[in-house]
Amino acid sequence: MDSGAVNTVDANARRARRKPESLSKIKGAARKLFVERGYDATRPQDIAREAGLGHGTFYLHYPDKRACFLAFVEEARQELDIYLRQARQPGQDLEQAITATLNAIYDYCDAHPGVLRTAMTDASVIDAGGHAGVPLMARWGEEWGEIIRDAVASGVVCDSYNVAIIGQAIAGALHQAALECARSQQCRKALADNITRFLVRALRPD
Amino acid sequence: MDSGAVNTVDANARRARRKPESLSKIKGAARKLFVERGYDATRPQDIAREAGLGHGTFYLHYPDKRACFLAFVEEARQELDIYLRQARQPGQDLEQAITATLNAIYDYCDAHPGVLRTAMTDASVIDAGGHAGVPLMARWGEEWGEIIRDAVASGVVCDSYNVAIIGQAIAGALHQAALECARSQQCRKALADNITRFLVRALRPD
Amino acid sequence: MDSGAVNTVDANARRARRKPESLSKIKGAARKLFVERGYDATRPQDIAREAGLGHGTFYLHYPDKRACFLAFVEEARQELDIYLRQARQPGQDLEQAITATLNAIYDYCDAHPGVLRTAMTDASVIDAGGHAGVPLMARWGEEWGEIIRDAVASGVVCDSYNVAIIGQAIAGALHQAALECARSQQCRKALADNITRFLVRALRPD
Amino acid sequence: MDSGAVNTVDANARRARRKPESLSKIKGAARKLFVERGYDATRPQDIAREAGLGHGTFYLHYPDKRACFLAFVEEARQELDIYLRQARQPGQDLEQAITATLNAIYDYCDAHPGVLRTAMTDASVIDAGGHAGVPLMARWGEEWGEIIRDAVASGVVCDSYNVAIIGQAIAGALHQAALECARSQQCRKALADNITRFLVRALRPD
DNA sequence: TATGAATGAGCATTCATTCAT
DNA sequence: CATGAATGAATGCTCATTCAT
Repeated sequence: MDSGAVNTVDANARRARRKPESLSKIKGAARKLFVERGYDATRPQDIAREAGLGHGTFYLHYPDKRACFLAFVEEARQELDIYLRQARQPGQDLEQAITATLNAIYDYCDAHPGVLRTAMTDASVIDAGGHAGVPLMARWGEEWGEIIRDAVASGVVCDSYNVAIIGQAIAGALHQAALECARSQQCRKALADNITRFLVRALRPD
Repeated sequence: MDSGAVNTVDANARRARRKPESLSKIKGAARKLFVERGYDATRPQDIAREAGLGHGTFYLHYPDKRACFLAFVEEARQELDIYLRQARQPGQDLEQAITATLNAIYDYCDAHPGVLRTAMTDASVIDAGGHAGVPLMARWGEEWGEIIRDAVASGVVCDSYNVAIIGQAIAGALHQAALECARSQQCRKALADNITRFLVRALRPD
Repeated sequence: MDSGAVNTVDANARRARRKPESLSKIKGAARKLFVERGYDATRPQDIAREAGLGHGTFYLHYPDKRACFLAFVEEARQELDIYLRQARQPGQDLEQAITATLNAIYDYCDAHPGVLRTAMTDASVIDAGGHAGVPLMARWGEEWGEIIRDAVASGVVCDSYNVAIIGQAIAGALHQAALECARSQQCRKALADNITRFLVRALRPD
Repeated sequence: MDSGAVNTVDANARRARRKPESLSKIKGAARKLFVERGYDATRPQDIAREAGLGHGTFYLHYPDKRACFLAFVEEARQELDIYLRQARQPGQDLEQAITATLNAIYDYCDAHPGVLRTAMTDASVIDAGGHAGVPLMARWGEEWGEIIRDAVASGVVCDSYNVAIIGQAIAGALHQAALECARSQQCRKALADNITRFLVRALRPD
């Protein structure tokens, strides 16, 4: 009787776990290959094989390749969000906030090399084909817009900007500068210093 | 006999002219289709047909599709360069220089809708697959870096920046802000005003 | 202990009953889906799900999809047989027999819309691929052959026919005329009248 | 000069011939395989290989497999039409007309074994998936309807039938009887005799 | 120089079936 | 007896590129 109950529990637990198990294998394999090879050069078949599973299993979890990639992008966005939220503390002045944000992004990039670049480079192309809503960069631009709006309300940022535009500009500046730093192997400290100073000067009141 | 000679002369003349002729037809068709449909959705066959030529003719002028696209990107870059060079006059102060540059870009975009976006969006993907040298954005970043370097030398820009980094940041800011303005149908004047003020404040000495 | 015994009895009873239970669920679901979607567009998985059972259960009752479809066809044939047997009474003259038979078929089609068409259309394809014995139409042709043979023996049908051939011809005439009536929404009475007259004239002695 | 003209003519002729050449190879191969294996078991790849051509060539001539099959069916219909038109001569009485028609069909079947069966069996399934208009059998039913209508007008067929219904019935009777004859290797003469007598009795006036 | 018929590697996706639980 | 996650062979189709003319 007891063993029966245990078996049942086990069975249920295993049953409940098995699907997520293969899902997470697929997820991990997809992430690895998308980052290594890019969207186009990664076939669903490769992902499944990398995960040690049959081709068909891929389609148990995603309706198509696109959906899998979009899920990968969304996951990356959420992971970065955690880094960002941890970095931004109440009471930071503008410079501190910018520095903390930059460091959060660079920490994430160190921890997950290539993920952000892949998510952003290919996502724009994927989205273009469809109608998938706001691209990743634009969303980050919007978030920066909100940060600036709050900072304006607190009086720590000059109030003469259209925050929507400036939010996008900041996101673009960060992105492109970071890309180039990666390309040219520049040190991250110089990057953070320069960008911080740049933004602080541009934004400070008066 | 005479008519034969004339025909031969004609034929030679035409032959000499024809290659450039068919090349420019191909170029124009490629540009049109790349902008309308994007890189992936445009087949060499489509380009040749749009140009009113046989499929094989495409490969008389370009070794492959990639090369054709890269040539399109390069052409766009050079066209924009002309606009930019005309805008930047000696004796401009920093604000004037920035405003003039922005206006040159927007003028180009008005004159050649979609070209810049296509050149930049798809180029990144094409490059990613290969190793095609410096992406378009990075090159613009470098050019901005040089502009800033000169401005620093003239004393109109504060000298505490790493110009390579800041050049990239400026290019990124411009790009992303412009993209978003296009997406949200914002007016170009607000965009130019905001970005100009932003950059002037960030860059002015002291 | 008692309750255990009772449970065991219950369980056995249920076990004995359950197989037929789940079989009839599968049968019903298969019939519904084959009629609605056709053979090719119906997956064993769909059938099991429609039956409220797991995918694997399907294969507890049928070795494969084909066998399931063939069972559906056979069931339809037997159901129609009941209608036909009830319609044919001893002492009918030829005209009465034909009319009664036609009405039985049309009653069956009204009671089970689509079943006959599905059974016959797809069965031919299934059979074609394999060697599954006599197709449905041919069996009906044989039955008509026997009816005619009996009628010849009774002297109500002219004896100069090869009954095997004429049986098939009758079955084909009925089938095709009925199909077209369904397609063109013709009334069933006109159909029955015309076919009956046609057959009676063709078959009557002298 | 002359030789030049000849060359041009040759070149044009060859150019004009080349496409049809591969098309007719594909057509022939498709016909062979559809008849031998049926629609489902025949892949475009098999057709191209059977024709001694690459896979892609198939899609130069047909947008998809379905279209190829439908073209095969249409071709068969037209071929049979020629046989039928040759068989039906003005001045035939009803019995002659029916016999001639039957013989035309059987001649066609002898000359092109399996073609009609394949065209009709699989066409119904293909059409079912789409909306491809009137199935082959129904069209023949209509044609028989017209033959009967004319015969009624000439007074050689009794005028109490709905010719649309009877036309379909005749087509069905012919088809099914012929199918069964093929299955049971019955001789064609018995078939023609029986069906002719059957139809003549059913249709003759009074 | 120009052509366009021919090519075939390559891809995303489906689905009947199995088997460990 | 029941389950449903896993499988992978198989399919229809595309498209960049070649080459005989």
